[in-house]
Amino acid sequence: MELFLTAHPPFSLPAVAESHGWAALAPFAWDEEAGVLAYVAHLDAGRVVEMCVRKAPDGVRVEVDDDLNADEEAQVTHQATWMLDLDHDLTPFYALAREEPRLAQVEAQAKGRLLRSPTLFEDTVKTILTTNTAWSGTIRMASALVAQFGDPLPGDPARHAFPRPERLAASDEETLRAETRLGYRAPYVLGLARSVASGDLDLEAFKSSDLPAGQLYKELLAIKGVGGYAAAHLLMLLGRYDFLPIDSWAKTAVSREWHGGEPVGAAEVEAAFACWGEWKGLAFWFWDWSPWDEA
DNA sequence: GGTAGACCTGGACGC
DNA sequence: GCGTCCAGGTCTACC
Repeated sequence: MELFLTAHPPFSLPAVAESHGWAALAPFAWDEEAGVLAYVAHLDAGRVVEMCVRKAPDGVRVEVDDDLNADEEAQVTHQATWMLDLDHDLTPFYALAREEPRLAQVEAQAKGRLLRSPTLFEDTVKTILTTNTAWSGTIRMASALVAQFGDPLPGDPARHAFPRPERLAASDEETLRAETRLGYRAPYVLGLARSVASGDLDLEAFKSSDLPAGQLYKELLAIKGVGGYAAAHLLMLLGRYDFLPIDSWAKTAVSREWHGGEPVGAAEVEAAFACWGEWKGLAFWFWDWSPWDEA
C-alpha cells in the first residue's frame, strides 16, 4: 500500500537523506540514483515491514510492502513524519542564514532537516557507535547489530529491523562483543537497552519534552557511553540546536576556517558559532566548508 | 574543574 | 602474513 505525506516547504528528500550519515546505517538504505530511501521498520504489534520513500509533489510517497490496517497505517505515517522531520518549519533559521554567505544556499537546497530513526533508542545506540571509531566502523557495528539481533523482514529474511531494546537486553556483554564487535561499547549499549526495556529510562518522552535544552543535555549525559559530543548530536536529532557536537573533525574545520590551521579546542569551536544562539548546531552542521575541500 | 590513561577495533604501514 | 602504530569520544581515577 502507499501513503502520501505532505511536508512543510521547502522540502527535499535527498537533502534529508544526505543530511548526515544515517542513511548509510542499517536498516536504512539510500539509493541516490533512484531517489529512494528504504527502511525496515517495526510496528507495534511486532510486525516488520519495509518502507520505501520517494519524493512526491508536496512531500513524499511512502510505499509499504504489504497491506496495513488503520492502526498500522497511522504508525507508518507517524514514523515517516518523525524520521523525515516533515512538519518542521525552519523559517527562522533560513531568515538568519540568508545573511551569511556560507549558509546562503541552505534554503534553496531545503537543507536543515536531519534524518533520524523512528525511536530515540535507535538513534542513541547509533550515536554511541559513532564515537571513538572511523565511520566504516560505525557502519560495520550497526550492520552487525541489525543482522544478529534484529527481527527479519518476512519478504526478505536476509534483511532485518533494528533490534528492539528487549531483544538486546536479553543478551549479554560477552555475546554482544563476540557477535557485533562493539568492543568497549558493548556494556554501554547493553546497559541502555536494559534501562529502556525495564522502563527505567523513557527515552521516547524526550521527543516531546518541554525541558530546556540544557536540562535535556544533562539527562542525555547521564547515559553511560554518551558524552558531550553524543549528547549534542542527539539534541540535534531532537530538534534542539543549542549545543555543538564537537568532535575532532569540527576542531579541524574551525581551525582551517578561522585559525589558519593552528590547533584549536572546543572553546574555539563554541566561540565560532556562539552568535547563532539556538541555531548554532544547524549553522555548524550545514556550514559550507567546501572551500577547504578544494584547497 | 581539569587532566592522564585506559578502553577496542580496523586500517595503514613497514618488514 | 605478521607486528606495530594510530585515530576516534568517553569513562574513571587522581590531583
